[in-house]
Amino acid sequence: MSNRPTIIDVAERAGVSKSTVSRVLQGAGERVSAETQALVWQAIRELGYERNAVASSLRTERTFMVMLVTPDITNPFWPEVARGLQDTVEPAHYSVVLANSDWDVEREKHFLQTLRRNRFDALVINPTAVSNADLLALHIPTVVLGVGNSFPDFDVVGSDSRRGALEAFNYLYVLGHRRIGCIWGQHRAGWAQSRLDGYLDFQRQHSLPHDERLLVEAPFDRAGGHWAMRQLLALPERPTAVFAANDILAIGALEAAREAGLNLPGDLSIIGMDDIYAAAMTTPPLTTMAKSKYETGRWAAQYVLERLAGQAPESGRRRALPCQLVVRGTTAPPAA
Amino acid sequence: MSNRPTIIDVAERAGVSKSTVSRVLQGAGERVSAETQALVWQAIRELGYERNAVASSLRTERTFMVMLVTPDITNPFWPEVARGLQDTVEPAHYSVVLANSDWDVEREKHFLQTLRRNRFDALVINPTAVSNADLLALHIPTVVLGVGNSFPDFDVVGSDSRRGALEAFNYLYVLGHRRIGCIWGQHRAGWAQSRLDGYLDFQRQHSLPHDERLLVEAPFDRAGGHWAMRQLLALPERPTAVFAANDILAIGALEAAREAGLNLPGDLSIIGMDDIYAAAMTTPPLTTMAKSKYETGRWAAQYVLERLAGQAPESGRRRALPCQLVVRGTTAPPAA
DNA sequence: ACGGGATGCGGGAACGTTCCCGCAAAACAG
DNA sequence: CTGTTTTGCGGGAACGTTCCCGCATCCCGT
Repeated sequence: MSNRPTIIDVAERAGVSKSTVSRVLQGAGERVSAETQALVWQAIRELGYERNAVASSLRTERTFMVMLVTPDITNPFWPEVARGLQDTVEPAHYSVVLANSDWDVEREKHFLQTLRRNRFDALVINPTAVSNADLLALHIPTVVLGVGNSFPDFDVVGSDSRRGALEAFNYLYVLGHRRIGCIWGQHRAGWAQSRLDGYLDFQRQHSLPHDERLLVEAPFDRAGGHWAMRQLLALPERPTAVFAANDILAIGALEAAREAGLNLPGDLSIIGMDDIYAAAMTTPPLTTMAKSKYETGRWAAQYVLERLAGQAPESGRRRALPCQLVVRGTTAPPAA
Repeated sequence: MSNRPTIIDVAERAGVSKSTVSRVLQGAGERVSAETQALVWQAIRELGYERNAVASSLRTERTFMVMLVTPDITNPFWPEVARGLQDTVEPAHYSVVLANSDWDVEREKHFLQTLRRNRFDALVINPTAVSNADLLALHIPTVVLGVGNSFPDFDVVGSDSRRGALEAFNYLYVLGHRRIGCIWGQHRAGWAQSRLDGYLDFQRQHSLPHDERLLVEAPFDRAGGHWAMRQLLALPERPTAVFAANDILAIGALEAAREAGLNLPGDLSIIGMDDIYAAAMTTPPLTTMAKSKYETGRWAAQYVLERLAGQAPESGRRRALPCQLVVRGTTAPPAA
């Protein structure tokens, strides 16, 4: 069946020992004369030899595999992150295996198990329920995707949502809005907190009165955004602008506003967050505070590669990528 | 450093041989007395032993890895396919590693190489440039994503785009449209052909006159759709409806139409294909011929698993999943 | 001419499993 | 009670690499 040539076949054909073949396979740093190198390469070509990475991994304890655990690759936020990760580790000969945790503790645990069993070299994870200690027990380079201070021992890369939210509010403020609603998602592992912090920063900064009713919490999907917007519109004194904690909520909110007969952005401004693919498709196209998704993946990869190469600080680094305002069609000064 | 317990440590602790430990690890089908099983499991628990999948793979020549090669996971069509694949192979203990070919021949070749080197068990690929023969040379279970007859030796799963396109046209016909434009993407490996075939079927079926000018070929992106729609609108006698070969083209087309001051669907109907996430976000929301993306992944996985289990026919099967019309807001009878 | 450090290469032992073979004890048939 | 089959388990050889160690050969300075 599987009669692929091994390093030994190559050695025999080239008239050298397998050690030597191994050496030329390893490439630079190994000393072997130019002529034997040529001999070996020729034998390799003639036999169509390809090194068995499994055997290699067994011996070297390196698999050149990185696992990426996200809640759901189907969520439009993640594919770009995955792509950034992938593109960056690929030149270093790493492959990435994908896992969707679905915010499920058991699934997450299960994936960590296959990670260990398969001796993958590194992990990039947007955690659902694992703790700092859980990840420490892995003893491999790990990068956490997201924010917060729950993972002091690891490199954490994410977007500076707090600042992003603050800037989104400030943008609305500068436009002239004073009564601003805020739709935020139900805390999953508390990561929605950062936006809320941004909101509070904003209120303090401008000494705005705090009105609990302007703060609506909803499930993190389109229907949630829709529902939340209806709450806001039902207020006796409705907001002139609304910030939504992500684009999906914003899109739901936008639908609700349009259904209510509002003219956007004349009657109401809406600003989202993330800048997913669909954000540009709405009518009017959604103004949003963009996150650098691809860059997130890139940095995660960068950190992983550094740790893999052993050249990284002991302590965890954190990189909060700046958000960027993308002004499209859903924001304008409030009606006079 | 890595002092994880091995099967031998377990054996010693349980007072049995490593063969026996291996047997209980393999589970069902292996005969070992209930009491020794208990002993072994206890030792495993106490030591926190976890089997080394790499060593296992070396011996058994099975890695329990499936590679998925798509052009670009960032393209909104693919994440769902990936998810369907993943969800289906996971219960059988397979992991999936992701690769983005970017329609680049070299990248594609490179990934097939790492597939071979790493001895992955199976491949699911949306081919860019590889041939039937290339895939045959792999000697592993392979499923081709897409359509066409270029891969007679493999299981092929995709959507019945030809029929889908035909039905889309028929839907427009039934609405009353007679002059229908068609925007199709530049053939990449000729896969756009199926839609064109559907168009031709349609013309034959209704004995419509063939007008080359109604057929516009454009790059497969939003700008392409935009450009193509401008061509169609510039026609002396412009179409009352337009079919676009995928949603991204359709969204571009929709933008162009709206910019031209047309009222949708009153002045013009547009129908897309795929039903990506963003299709429902446009204004009006896009009517489209949906493809079963998740199901595509599911079936691919199904076929892969069957072949992996050795229970599959010699010859390649092909499964063309039916498309489904999703009527939203961009289609209506033509203006009187 | 001779000792000593490079340099190039081979031999064999790992790495942690699984699988084949064989042996003892237990179960069973006559 | 003997002879044969079944059952439970151990010993050791693979799987295909890499890595350590050691032995020649060669070059160079004195």
